[in-house]
Amino acid sequence: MPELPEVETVLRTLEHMIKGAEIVSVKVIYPKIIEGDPEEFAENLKGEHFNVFERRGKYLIFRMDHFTLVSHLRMEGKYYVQQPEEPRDRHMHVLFDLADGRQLRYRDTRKFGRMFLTDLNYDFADFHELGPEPFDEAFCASYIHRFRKGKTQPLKSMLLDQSFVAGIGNIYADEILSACGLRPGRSCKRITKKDEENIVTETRRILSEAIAAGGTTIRTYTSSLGVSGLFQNDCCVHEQKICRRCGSEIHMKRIGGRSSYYCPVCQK
DNA sequence: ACACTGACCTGCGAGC
DNA sequence: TGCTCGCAGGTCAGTG
Repeated sequence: MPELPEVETVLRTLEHMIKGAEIVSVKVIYPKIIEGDPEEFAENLKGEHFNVFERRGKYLIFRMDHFTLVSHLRMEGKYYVQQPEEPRDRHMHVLFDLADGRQLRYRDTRKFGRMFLTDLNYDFADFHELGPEPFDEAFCASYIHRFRKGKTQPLKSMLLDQSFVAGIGNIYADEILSACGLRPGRSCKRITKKDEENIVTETRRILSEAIAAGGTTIRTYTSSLGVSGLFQNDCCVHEQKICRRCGSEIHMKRIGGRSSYYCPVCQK
């Protein structure tokens, strides 16, 4: 599912494909994708250009001329840049006709994704109480120490909490905890200063490797291909049977309502 | 304040 | 074969 690295890849691919493009009209087929009035959304985007491409957590941010377009892919949201006459299936929910004749299409089988317009200069720093970006220096061991103070929740839940750090989802949370040798169910109360440091380093290492891997797909895009980013193919624990490090059987447990994979030998 | 649960959706695979 | 059921996952509202 799109997490920070995938969202970053989608953003850079779209920047490559549609930067500067003008919207001539918008068709909203499934209105619930749009927060607020879908007709106003479509009307406000007429004549707007895709000028600047930004990301905050898992949110895609497009600075236009008079508005900022914000899009969250949730689980299965994807963008396609196609010709209007190309066939489209029943999961294409929002269509943006571009002045150059192409069509930007938003596809989402489960209709979980959301998009909306806000002010052109909207500041996303404290948007939705999002925590720091993982690569921001504010995300550090002492920050983790302050954040977890008085809390008892499992480490897995803490990593998934977007107000703790922005952009981590279920897959990378499992991978980060695997790299740190910490079980997902371990209480955030019971970790050391060294663990806090490891969480910071491993989060950055895993996310940046994933971004680097996803970035390579930008060069091989085709206009009809869904812009969805690269999903992790080589996870150490998530949805794995055998631990890559020690060969033990990977366990799965539901933590905070999420399936969580871990190695009972490598992770304590 | 914190922690957990269910709703939102659809497709898919397991089990009967 | 054909049905039902449970699961997948990000976010938020609701509950304890």
